[in-house]
Amino acid sequence: MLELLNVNPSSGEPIYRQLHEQIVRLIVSGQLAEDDVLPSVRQIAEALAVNPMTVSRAIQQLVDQGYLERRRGQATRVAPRGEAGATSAAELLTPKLTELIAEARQLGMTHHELEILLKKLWQ
Amino acid sequence: MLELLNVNPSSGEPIYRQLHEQIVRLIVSGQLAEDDVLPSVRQIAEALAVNPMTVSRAIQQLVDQGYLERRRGQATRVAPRGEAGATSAAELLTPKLTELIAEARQLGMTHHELEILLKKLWQ
Amino acid sequence: MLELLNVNPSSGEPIYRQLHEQIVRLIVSGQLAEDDVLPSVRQIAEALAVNPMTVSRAIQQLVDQGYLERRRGQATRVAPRGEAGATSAAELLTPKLTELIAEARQLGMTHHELEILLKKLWQ
Amino acid sequence: MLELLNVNPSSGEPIYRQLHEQIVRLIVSGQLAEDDVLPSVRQIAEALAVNPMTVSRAIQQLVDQGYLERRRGQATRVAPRGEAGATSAAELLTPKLTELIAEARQLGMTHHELEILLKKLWQ
DNA sequence: GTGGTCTAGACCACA
DNA sequence: GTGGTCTAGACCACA
Repeated sequence: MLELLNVNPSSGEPIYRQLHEQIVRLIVSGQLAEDDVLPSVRQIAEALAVNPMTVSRAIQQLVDQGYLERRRGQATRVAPRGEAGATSAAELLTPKLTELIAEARQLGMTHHELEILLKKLWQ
Repeated sequence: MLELLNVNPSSGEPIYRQLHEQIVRLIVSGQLAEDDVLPSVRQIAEALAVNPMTVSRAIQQLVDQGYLERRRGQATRVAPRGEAGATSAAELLTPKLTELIAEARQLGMTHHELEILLKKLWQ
Repeated sequence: MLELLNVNPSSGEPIYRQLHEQIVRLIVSGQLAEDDVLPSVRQIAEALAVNPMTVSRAIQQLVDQGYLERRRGQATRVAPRGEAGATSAAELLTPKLTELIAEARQLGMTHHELEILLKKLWQ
Repeated sequence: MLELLNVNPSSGEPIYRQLHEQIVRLIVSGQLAEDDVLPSVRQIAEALAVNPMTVSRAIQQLVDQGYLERRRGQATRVAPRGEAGATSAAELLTPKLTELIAEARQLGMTHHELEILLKKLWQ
């Protein structure tokens, strides 16, 4: 699972937030399933060459948001997500896409033009 | 023109960057045309209730990037953009859309699913 | 007796302390009487699916506090509690209730309001 | 407002959580009202003789939970709480009181006995 | 000035 | 072994 994580320390995006977003995507896409265990904070930190506290911060937020679950003395694992609570990929993408659409409109683009651009960039 | 600008101080996005992006969009969409003059830094700052230094920073960047032009003793105005140099709406949107596509893929979405979501959110 | 114990590994409360508190309550309420024997550490650990060291720690504390008694070669049993030494339910609850009262006061609640809430939650 | 905060570093309760709870109580009880500004992280840290990061952590959580609001470059302030979103003192106290009631019952106490104890401890 | 991020290093509770 | 807490200190973005 460590191979699925990677981090760019010189991006403007804080490392802890990069990690947070990546792990959310792994969970929402099902690459990390309910009850799968995560490597320990120290292992992740070593693999990514960042400070353990930075990793811990990302994971703490995921626990607070109900994505992960810590049981005492055991590895952190993916929390069960009731049907209701589960976030879909579309839901996760909605805020960013909504904003992008607002910008496209301010730029005077039509729905069709944006579709064309999407097709082109999707490759 | 001041009515076209607005700023959300509690958004995560820095205010100077919100301003910068908005003005770029006004220019690219043609709502601000070549030679149109901008209100003074002080006027903008007052209208938006933000720090003049913040406005100044946004405008300075726009000047550096060739969107705006200062002639001595005169108001800042929209710079002429040769056909070649002009940025299109599509070009402007490309970086954000590229990133969004990368995320959609990490989430396991198909091109078609993203198109559907786009259509739905466009309304 | 094992059926009376249960433990929540994802609660914030350490497992050994959950166990400790439960056993104390069983003794104070009389569900465990003087001279009743406890299952072995290993049996308890297996029944609750927790680490034997964790069980051991809880029991050791109870022995230290005089609730339990080990006689050599025999099972751990509930210690005799002289009338004087016996803890009452009210005594046991006092620290937590005192703290809760302090919080209620900081929140501006009156004695009457807290009584109402107590009645409601008691059902 | 700094006089209203105090912290016990040798309590078992983590400092950042002590601070978090205190500020919540100040908000719920109305001692801190909507739009009131908090002292800066550095000021609080100095007044309480703790590390600024510890203060920051408490405040960050309050922001995440919607109690506080940060606007860029300005002081942190109490967020507006829509009628719906506002937490009452009773709501805030409910989880702890519910647990205490469960314990009282396990101890064989009656509602009346608990009321008596409450009255006595309230003084 | 404000807050945000990150690191290194220490110490502790828990299982 | 695991994670949680705290500190000191550095550096940066923002207004």
